[in-house]
Amino acid sequence: MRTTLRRLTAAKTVEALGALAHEHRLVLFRLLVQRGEEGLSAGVLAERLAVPPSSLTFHLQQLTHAGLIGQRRDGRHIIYAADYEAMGALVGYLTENCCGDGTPPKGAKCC
Amino acid sequence: MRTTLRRLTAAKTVEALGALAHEHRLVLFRLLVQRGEEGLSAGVLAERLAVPPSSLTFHLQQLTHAGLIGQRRDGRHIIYAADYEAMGALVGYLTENCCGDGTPPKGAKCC
DNA sequence: ACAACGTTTCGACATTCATCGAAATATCTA
DNA sequence: TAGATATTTCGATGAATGTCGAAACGTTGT
Repeated sequence: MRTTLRRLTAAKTVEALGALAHEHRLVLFRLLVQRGEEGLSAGVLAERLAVPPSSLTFHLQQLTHAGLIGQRRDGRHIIYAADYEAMGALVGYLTENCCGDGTPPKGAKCC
Repeated sequence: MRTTLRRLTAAKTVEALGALAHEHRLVLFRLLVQRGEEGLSAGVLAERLAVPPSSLTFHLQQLTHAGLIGQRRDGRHIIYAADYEAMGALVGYLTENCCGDGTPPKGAKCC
């Protein structure tokens, strides 16, 4: 039973794009994606990115608010993990709306 | 013979994501994508978005600088058109790097 | 209960981004 | 060449974003 995989609104898409549109956050998200469900703690992420804890929190919040990552507590650690479904929805929006699906003359497609 | 379709750097990806991460610009890009090679003039785009010409130029520049759109002159009009290849490269980056290609435990993929 | 640890919140500050009128530039037409 | 049209550049302004130290908060172990 899949959790609702509904289409993204334009506003939500802008939010997700903006969340990924930052050097630190793109790295952050890629780390979490390759890590999988297990996730990584805030501390480990801060160390990998070499940014102070408060800065990291700021970026994690952007990604969280955009729905691209989730968090859970494990003792005194807080573990973040990528939300694959949200990322799928974003890519879906881009391929459907921004890659020439409708009536692109000459059948030009980019992906 | 395809023009070089090389992989995007992280920096270029951030730039492209940032270019699309705005309400007006996402609409702009979608309009151009569905229009195809023919493109649309700045004037028409400004009218569709209902923004003053100088504001439109600002947004078109962001997209241009990110390489997502191209421009050509036609008389006193300047025509903008989507760069499908650039968009393809962006989506390619996202699917390859941000959707769990490497060693995602449990084979979790988002797209 | 206390101290140590991991993380977030708060507050201040600097930087970047977005908006838009007015002036400048380029092209067409008469 | 003058006037109209299409677009960009410039400059000023306000809003949003990013950075980070210090303090607060929750959890664990003693």
